[in-house]
Amino acid sequence: MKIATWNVNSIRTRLAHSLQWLENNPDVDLLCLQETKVPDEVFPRSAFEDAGFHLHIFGQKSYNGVALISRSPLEDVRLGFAGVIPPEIVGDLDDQKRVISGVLNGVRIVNVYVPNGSEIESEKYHYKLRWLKLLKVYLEDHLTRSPDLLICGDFNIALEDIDIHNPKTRATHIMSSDVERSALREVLSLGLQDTFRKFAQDGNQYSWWDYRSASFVRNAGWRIDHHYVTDGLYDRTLSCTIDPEPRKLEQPSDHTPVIVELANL
DNA sequence: ATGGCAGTACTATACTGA
Repeated sequence: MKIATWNVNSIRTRLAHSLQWLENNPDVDLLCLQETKVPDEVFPRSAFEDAGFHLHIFGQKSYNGVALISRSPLEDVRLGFAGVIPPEIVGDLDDQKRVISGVLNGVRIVNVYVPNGSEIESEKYHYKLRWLKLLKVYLEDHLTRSPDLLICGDFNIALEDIDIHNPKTRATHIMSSDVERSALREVLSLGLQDTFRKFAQDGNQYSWWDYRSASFVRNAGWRIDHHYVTDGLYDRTLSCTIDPEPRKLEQPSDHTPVIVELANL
């Protein structure tokens, strides 16, 4: 089973890229999208359904938005934190549409778009930290029902210096501060492991490149799009690869897809 | 140190991203 994650930075602008990528990658069973940037009623649903895909979307106007696009039906799809956690605990953390989840082949798959955080100590930064705290509660709830869990998406955090092209300023930079890293590690302490680092110990492999400063051609990137899995799935992980091809196209997303392959039972 | 590039909403420029 192959599961891909891709922040498309607007599904309407990247519709042709997304459809072409799915056509080029027929063995990908599930594509997890982030930053669809569209209300559900305007999502280009039929473009995917006409191509034979099953679709689950959780979006909003202008910002954020996540989607699950699969070749076979998903089970038990949950929208937002409130799909799992009581609303009084969720509070304002579902106002931004950033999490969607379903089950495929017995594996609970969680697709997240973690807040960017803007600047360290800003209001958005503290929202990011609160969001990550609730993410742990949300995952704990899933784990009581599903021992096999995969969480993927745009985490907006580079956990190690090797994940950044230039780590010199990383301590004061959003996405790489110690506090953000600790917040993500606290989530991962539930027993989640990075599938990419099961295979690749070298640097210079990134999933996002800034549109500015010719970052892509200089390979001045960050690895911020991840797949984390529970122990049993980690043993079943056959590969985790970054596909840089869509980033080379005209009018690309600033992120590129990352694909994990799990051995079937 | 600053801005750079892109998408959305809107229709000039602000907000957001990372």
